[in-house]
Amino acid sequence: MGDKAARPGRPRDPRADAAILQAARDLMAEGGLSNLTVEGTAQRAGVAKTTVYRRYPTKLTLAVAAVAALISPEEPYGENLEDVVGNGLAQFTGDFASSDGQSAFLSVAAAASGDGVAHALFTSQVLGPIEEKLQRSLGLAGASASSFAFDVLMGTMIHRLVIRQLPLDDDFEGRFVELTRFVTDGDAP
Amino acid sequence: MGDKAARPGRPRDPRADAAILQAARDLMAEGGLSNLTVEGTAQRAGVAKTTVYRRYPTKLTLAVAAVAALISPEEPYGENLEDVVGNGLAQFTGDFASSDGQSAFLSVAAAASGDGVAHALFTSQVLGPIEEKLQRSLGLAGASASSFAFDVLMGTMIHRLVIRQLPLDDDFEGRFVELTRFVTDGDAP
Amino acid sequence: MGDKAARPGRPRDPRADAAILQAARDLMAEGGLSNLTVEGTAQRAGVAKTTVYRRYPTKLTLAVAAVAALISPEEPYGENLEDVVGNGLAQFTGDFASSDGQSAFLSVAAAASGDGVAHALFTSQVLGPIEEKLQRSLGLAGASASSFAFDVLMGTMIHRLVIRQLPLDDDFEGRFVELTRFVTDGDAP
Amino acid sequence: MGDKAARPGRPRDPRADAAILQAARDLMAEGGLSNLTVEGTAQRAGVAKTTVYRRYPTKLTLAVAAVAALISPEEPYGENLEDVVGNGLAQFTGDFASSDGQSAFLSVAAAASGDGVAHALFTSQVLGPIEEKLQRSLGLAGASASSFAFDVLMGTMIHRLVIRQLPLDDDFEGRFVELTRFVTDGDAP
DNA sequence: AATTAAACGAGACGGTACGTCGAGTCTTATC
DNA sequence: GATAAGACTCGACGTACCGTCTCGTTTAATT
Repeated sequence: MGDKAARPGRPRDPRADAAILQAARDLMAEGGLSNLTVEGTAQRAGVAKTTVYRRYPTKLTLAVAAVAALISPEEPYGENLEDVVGNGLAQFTGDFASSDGQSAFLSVAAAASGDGVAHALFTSQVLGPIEEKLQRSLGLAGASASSFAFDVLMGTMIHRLVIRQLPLDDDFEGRFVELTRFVTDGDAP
Repeated sequence: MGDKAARPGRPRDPRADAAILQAARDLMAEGGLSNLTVEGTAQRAGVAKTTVYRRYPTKLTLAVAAVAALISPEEPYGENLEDVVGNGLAQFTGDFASSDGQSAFLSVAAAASGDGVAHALFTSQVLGPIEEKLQRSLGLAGASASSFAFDVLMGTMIHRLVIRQLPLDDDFEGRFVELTRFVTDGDAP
Repeated sequence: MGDKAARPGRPRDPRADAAILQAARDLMAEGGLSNLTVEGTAQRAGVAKTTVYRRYPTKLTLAVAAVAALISPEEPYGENLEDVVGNGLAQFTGDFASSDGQSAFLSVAAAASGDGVAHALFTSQVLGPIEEKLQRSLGLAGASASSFAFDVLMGTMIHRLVIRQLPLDDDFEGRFVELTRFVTDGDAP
Repeated sequence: MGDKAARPGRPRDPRADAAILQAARDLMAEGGLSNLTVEGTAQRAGVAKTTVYRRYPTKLTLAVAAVAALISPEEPYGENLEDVVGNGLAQFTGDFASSDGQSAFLSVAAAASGDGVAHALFTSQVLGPIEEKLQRSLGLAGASASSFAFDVLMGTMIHRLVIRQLPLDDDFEGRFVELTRFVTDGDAP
């Protein structure tokens, strides 16, 4: 029989789950990790602090969940590599390189890097989905990316768009397409 | 002419300058940004807190200086691209991807990304020197890197070694050499 | 009815209440207002600083409470006016005109005089109890004091014993008895 | 002969003397002792901090001088006791019981009470002149005040006007005249 | 005229405390 | 047992003054 073991006591309020995640996501989007506080999340979600801590034992785990929730669900689209890459860059920029510079992705990646549990969570809940999305995107153009290619493509975007905060212009996009072609084993001629 | 304008007032104690920077560098190396506190820096440097704040108006500016001081002064060396890249990767790993995962570079990059002043400082005092070092290294092998190449090479290292914290093995190194060759306009045959 | 409204949330620890007040009282007695620090109070009370600030939003409010706690609970006693006044003077001297000159009463009165909230607190928690005590004392000798008399008697003690720091001798005591007789509407012959 | 010993070196700038005292006086009048800072005084006087400290080795000594400078030079006047007392009360109120409550007199008296040197200074430079002024005033009405009377009259004013901050009304003034008559050995019938 | 001694402006320095913020834990009563 | 409410410990933040110190620069009186 399923896992609806009907644990004793009052069941968790699913509305709280949603409200907390939404609040955390919003705070993160507004001002990065430093703008995300457990207290603030609880207040904005209309929930007690305990209720947050029951779900996320640590600020960092909450932050990882919030970043994961920041990944836009829309798939890149397009038929040739140019379009696919263009759409992918645009979505990455929109999700993680907000104009005010406060990058949720980067600060959480940094914080998680010093905490084994959080790093594992970050890898599975943030990096994993991003890699899958990348894979599906490239698939549209008949290419596929190795683990190394993932490092190259993600790293380049991060360094350019988040760390250096330089704009996403045509020149960069063009070179990025070439880079993608080089690093993936596409069957394009 | 000459910039010895001899500003009025008691001059700053250069020993304090050095002690503060050293203390901050050490704290950073020991436990990352979260281990770096203004209070702790002052104490370890044997200096009053105000003396730190006079030089670094904010914890973040101190952190940027500390990261800049973390860049190892030794130049990569070697004659062919394989050696140069190998040494460069090793130095980057030693400087910024310490075994305990607490990456000073990444957390400071993240924190600085949300603060205009700090971001400018980070760019000039950390990214600048790294880029110059990279340039000199590649020069040994007769190559040179564009701004885009800098994004690609730095980003790849960061994503692989710091964000994903995967090890620096021969396979990665080999691919990285190829990547470098592709992205730089070297005159190697 | 009853004020056991049972406010939600964890109730305040009454031991902390007592420990804080005691610590503040002691620090005040040892070295006056300048020896009273919120930090020191917390430490001596074995309590976090925030726990102090939750009860006393400002150093000044803490100081007022400490001075109020300095008022000795013993009533003056005696049957004729000479004895009552003598005992009253002795108690005032013991409470507020300590030998080292650091008058907690005066410095808090001064500090509170520039802060509306603190002044109100000082009036109700320090001046009020002193006036009541004076009233009860005089009652023993069949006299009672007007508001003006309170000003005269308290003021004289303060100026002589605290501001000028002159000793409490027989001559002063004798004149003070006469003054009390003049300024109160006793029925003593 | 004379004390114009003409010490060697550059003589003190008398304009600095005046500017410092004036600045301190103003700061004191604006917000009491807590508004008086050596740094602020120096700045407002257009003078270096050293220049202040050369004259007043301690904030407290500066404060005493500032309070002394607050005593209005105008003599009370009048022919009968009512007028003399009325004018005296008005001047005391104007000098020391400013409407915003920050009593320079009281806070300095309090601070000086814990510091032997400052207390002596306060006695000679503040209390002395006030007592002399009182004496001259009463002399106009053919009365004279003992040391005890000084305690009574000053103390009453302080407690009423400064500590309790109650207003100076006709009732109080009337009673104060009677009190003065009682406590002085005037030759009025 | 050169020298000497102190005043002066400017600002660094060590120290101490302030009041605030946030993390994560604990304690109540209520649902 | 989940929840709301809020107290609690701990550690750090950035700020404000104090009183001391070290510079380089004036300004007299003395040699």
